[in-house]
Amino acid sequence: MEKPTKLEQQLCFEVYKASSNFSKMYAKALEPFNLTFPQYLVLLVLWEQDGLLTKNIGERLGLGTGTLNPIINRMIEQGRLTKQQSQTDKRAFTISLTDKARSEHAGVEQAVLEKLICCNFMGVDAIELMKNLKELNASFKSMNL
Amino acid sequence: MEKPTKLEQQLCFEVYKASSNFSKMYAKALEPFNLTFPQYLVLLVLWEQDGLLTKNIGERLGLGTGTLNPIINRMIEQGRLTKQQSQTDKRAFTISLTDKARSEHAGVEQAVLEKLICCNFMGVDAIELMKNLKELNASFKSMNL
DNA sequence: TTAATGTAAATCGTGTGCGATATAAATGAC
DNA sequence: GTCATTTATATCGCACACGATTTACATTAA
Repeated sequence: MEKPTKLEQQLCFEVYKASSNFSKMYAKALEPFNLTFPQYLVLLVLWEQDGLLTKNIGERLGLGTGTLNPIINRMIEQGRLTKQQSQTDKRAFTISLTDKARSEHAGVEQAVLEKLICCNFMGVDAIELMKNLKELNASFKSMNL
Repeated sequence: MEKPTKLEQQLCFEVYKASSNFSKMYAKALEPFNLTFPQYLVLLVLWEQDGLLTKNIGERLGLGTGTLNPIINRMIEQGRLTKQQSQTDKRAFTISLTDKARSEHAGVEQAVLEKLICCNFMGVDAIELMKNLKELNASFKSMNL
């Protein structure tokens, strides 16, 4: 790692901007569905495996209860999620997709995919970038900050 | 770009996590100074060139007035910044560092640098990653979403 | 069994981040 | 010079994001 000096040279800033850019792009793609980017992430997790505990979703997304709980509550109000107290552990709550959320799966994925294709990231080696980012995130995970 | 399917495969999610990880890491390094990561970004800009207009700082960081103004106001309350109405353009305000903010420059940089060195990102090619991220961000800039 | 410890959610306070709107000042067209 | 448009900042409402605390329940140990 180089010694960071100016703003342009800082890795953290490039990551920060990239995250903000992605967030805005996804916001546009998801707007017709009345979905935010973090809400979409919750759906991605549940589309992959339904009926998870709040804790599981949080682990998957790297979000704490203070962030995730309001998001889930809003999605319940939207009629996308339901919450059921677990029988085996009364502290835990199972989060499930409603029919509405299940049925819009294909449409939302399609809209996001279209936006991605439309953008097309000229000259960006996405595979290489993914590889480096996964290494970076693994590094973060393996250190006790 | 590959067709994105599962959460792990999505570039946006890796970027999202990396940004969150960096933000937490910087938060720890900056905590002794009572600084947040975005506040640190404002300082980086002004340490490089003092006496900029709000607009210039926003352009540099990619932040709008709705985000930047509260940050600047908090930093004025902290005694780090001052705001002066421009003589040439009475709409514009010049943001300047106080002596306090100027004098803590070295200490803050040192604390951040130590944290970065301490982390050391095993196996991550930071140069390559920076290059790819800059290309990605340039792609975002050049498209009208 | 009870007491200590640990865990799952909920809640709270602070600080972004953004789009939309408001206001004042500068600029340009006529 | 007047008026419409543009520009710089301010404000507002909504939605994260996180650490800290609280509450309810579970688990373990004495």
